[in-house]
Amino acid sequence: MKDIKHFLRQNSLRPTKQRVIIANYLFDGINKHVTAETLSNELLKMKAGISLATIYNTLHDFYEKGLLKKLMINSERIYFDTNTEHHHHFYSKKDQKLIDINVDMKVSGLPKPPKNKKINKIEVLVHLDN
Amino acid sequence: MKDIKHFLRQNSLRPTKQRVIIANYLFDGINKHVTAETLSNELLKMKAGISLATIYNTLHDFYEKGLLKKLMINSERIYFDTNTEHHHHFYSKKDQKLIDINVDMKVSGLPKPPKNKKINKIEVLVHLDN
DNA sequence: ATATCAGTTTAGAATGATTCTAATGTATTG
DNA sequence: CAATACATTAGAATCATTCTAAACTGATAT
Ligand SMILES: [Mn+2]
Ligand SMILES: [Mn+2]
Ligand SMILES: [Zn+2]
Ligand SMILES: [Zn+2]
Repeated sequence: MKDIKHFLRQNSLRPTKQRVIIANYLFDGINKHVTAETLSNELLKMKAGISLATIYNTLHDFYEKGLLKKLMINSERIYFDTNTEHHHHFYSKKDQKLIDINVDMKVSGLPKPPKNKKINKIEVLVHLDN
Repeated sequence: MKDIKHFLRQNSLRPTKQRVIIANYLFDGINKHVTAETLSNELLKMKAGISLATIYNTLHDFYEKGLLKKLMINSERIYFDTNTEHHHHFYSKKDQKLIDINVDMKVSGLPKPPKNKKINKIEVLVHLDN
């Protein structure tokens, strides 16, 4: 991302110091899966003292602008995904790590949804053992 | 379930008053998806004053004996599933409801898992719109 | 049956991720 | 450089869940 400030403005987000630092980290071209905690740790490593409140605010602001996807995989924390395309995941509970599955997968044999309900999206989660 | 006490003993669980009531509700032949809260509400309806601590303890005891499956679908609560067979779900976020998909579904195009990792299980979650 | 003891229940405290509050700081615009 | 709307923050609050430790009960042995 060359011009993060421009990128934030394009998405109706004021380019504050904190948002610029977080956006630079998240949108560096390498897709990431972060939690508030892992992001906080990364920011501490780069000596950016950004409060947890701001980290939560920023993740949600980015999410609302469609810059992040939310993943509800684990009932003890929320993951945010910089890959906003529809895709699936490998998940290692042991490592608490997600890995993107970007290839086309097809699910066959799906029954009809219940009356008056429409399918929004199909999510495949492949649990890994070790 | 005719003899719940026997069933509990078979699973190395003492048939206490509370466990009998909860098992009778959960294993009545109709598969259910419960949270501690929904279960507590059902028990209140049948005038069984069982403490939340016991509800949590019992759900986890049953889970550890393999009588329940745990579903991590929503980051704000844990669902327990009386259907312990491998199966998939429709999920309505609006209704906070899960519906079993028992038919055989096949996922094709799955890539190889990362080095040194084995696939444990594949979970398909079909999100419904309304 | 009664005693004994391990296992169970429970109220209430603790935990931990997340959200809220309200005071202070800053980006934007004229 | 104001004025103002928006953003950051420390700390409190929330809420599902887990923990603690005291009282209770089912199972087993006398
Ligand atoms: Mn987190
Ligand atoms: Mn619950
Ligand atoms: Zn992803
Ligand atoms: Zn189910």
